[in-house]
Amino acid sequence: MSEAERRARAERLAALRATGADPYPASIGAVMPLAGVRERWDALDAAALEATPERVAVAGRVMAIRSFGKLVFFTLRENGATLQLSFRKPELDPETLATLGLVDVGDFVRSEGVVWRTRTGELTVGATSVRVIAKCLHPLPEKWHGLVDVEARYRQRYLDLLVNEEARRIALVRSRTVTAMRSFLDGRDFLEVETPVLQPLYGGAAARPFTSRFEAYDQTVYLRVSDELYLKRLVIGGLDRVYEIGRDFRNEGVSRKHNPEFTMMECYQAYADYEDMMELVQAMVQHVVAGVMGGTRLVFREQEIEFGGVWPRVSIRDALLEKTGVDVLAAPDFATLRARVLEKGLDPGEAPTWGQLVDQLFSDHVEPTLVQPTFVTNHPVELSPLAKRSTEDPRLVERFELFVAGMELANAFSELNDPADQRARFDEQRLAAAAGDQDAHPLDEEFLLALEHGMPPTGGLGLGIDRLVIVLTDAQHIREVLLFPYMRPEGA
RNA sequence: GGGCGCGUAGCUCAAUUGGCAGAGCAAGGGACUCUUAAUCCCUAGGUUCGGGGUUCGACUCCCCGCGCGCUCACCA
Repeated sequence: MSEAERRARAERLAALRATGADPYPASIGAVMPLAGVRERWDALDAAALEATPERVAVAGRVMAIRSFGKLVFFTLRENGATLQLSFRKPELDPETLATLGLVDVGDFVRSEGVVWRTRTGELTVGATSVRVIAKCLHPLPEKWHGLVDVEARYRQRYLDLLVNEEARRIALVRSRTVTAMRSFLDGRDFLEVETPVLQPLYGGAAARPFTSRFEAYDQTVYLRVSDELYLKRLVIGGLDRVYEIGRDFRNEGVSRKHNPEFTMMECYQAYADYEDMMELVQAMVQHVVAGVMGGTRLVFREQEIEFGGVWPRVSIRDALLEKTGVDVLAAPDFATLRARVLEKGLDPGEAPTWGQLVDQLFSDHVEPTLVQPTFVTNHPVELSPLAKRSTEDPRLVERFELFVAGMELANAFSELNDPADQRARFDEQRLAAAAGDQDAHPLDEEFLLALEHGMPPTGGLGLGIDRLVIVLTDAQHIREVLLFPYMRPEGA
């Protein structure tokens, strides 16, 4: 039983203390990283190591103990690297021998010894000392199967990271993805900024917010659903190229590609339009894929995805015409479009307006088919209240979405900078809200005041980091790429 | 929120129509100076998610609750 095992470990902890040792010391002295030990001695064979014996100090977590009576092996792990320790009991001093008997799998130890190679060729530190530098009071998950239980993996992610190599790999890819993205944007003279998470009014995306209470001011506040309206204020203020990487929060359902809090990269570039953002996002994702994965292609759910070259673009109208046979621009009002959809034997669903019906048709019939990187352009103005109207067709806007693996990865437009048009769009949103659209954008007078001071023509882009990492790691679920996905509390 | 499924030892999993809750790893004791899923012998380990019900008897069947998964809805 675990209680017995915990007690046994606690007793060994007490025994360690009884020897006068501190089982949780603050400082342990210099040690060489295990990867460094490997780097330095891996090329030498047993004879060469014996000819020039060198002492080294190492530290790490004990992942396995194999005892042969007078000879004991530890597998030590530190920062992703492993190294074997050996102890020849007859050669140890009494204190070291006593401490050795009090080490459990999971403990952190520090040892010193001479580097040698066993008969099986394993690089090993022949330890002559051992010191427990942090005690582990629980048994680790089983070494062969690892931790399988999904709930336990998320609730105790540290165990998942410890025993499941895949969890560690995803965490590394995610970190490197963000690093590569930063270096790309920094290289293009973008300035990294931070805007409020806690907002008196939310905006920038069609989404339901989380609400909270600011007690000191006795006011309702919202967790941001997007950074957009604040980043634009910075462009208005002359910070011509800005980006932010941060959490957005949307009070909506969860799915394998939706989590209530997720990480978004948004960037804005003055004197640019959506076509410039197309070039930017393509170069940025290619930079990330090359830097993190090496190369231009990867496999996602058994399909090869090629990130190299120039990505194709298709308008929403053309894509829908191809997949459904319906020309949405030739059906300019809701009733006509709905009739066409029914004629084709398709399900028009519950969509209440022309724009939302277009959106639904796209989600149902086009989105899942966009496996290779593809730009989809020219969205209905109704769905894009912050984007500049197309000069060719006032029903459409200068916007694109990037799809990969059937998922929207990025969204960009030529930003609407005409304050009169922006006010009109907010008014339309207000009507939509009155008609029951819970995701409509609220009117933001302060944002309009900023726009009235003049915003240069600007291209803006938002990219979902979690989704990009899903694609890069071939993850089955967005939770796999989040270190701590939301879990209901146990036994509530 | 709806539907379907799952919850057994610290971990990974068994348990026949409803009939004595088991194994491996981990743990405790012992043997072993080259293992790396070490091996061999012995031992211990359970509120079968929680509560209620049916029954001579419930891990198993029924009801309620909790948690998790899949899926639909909502939603970028």
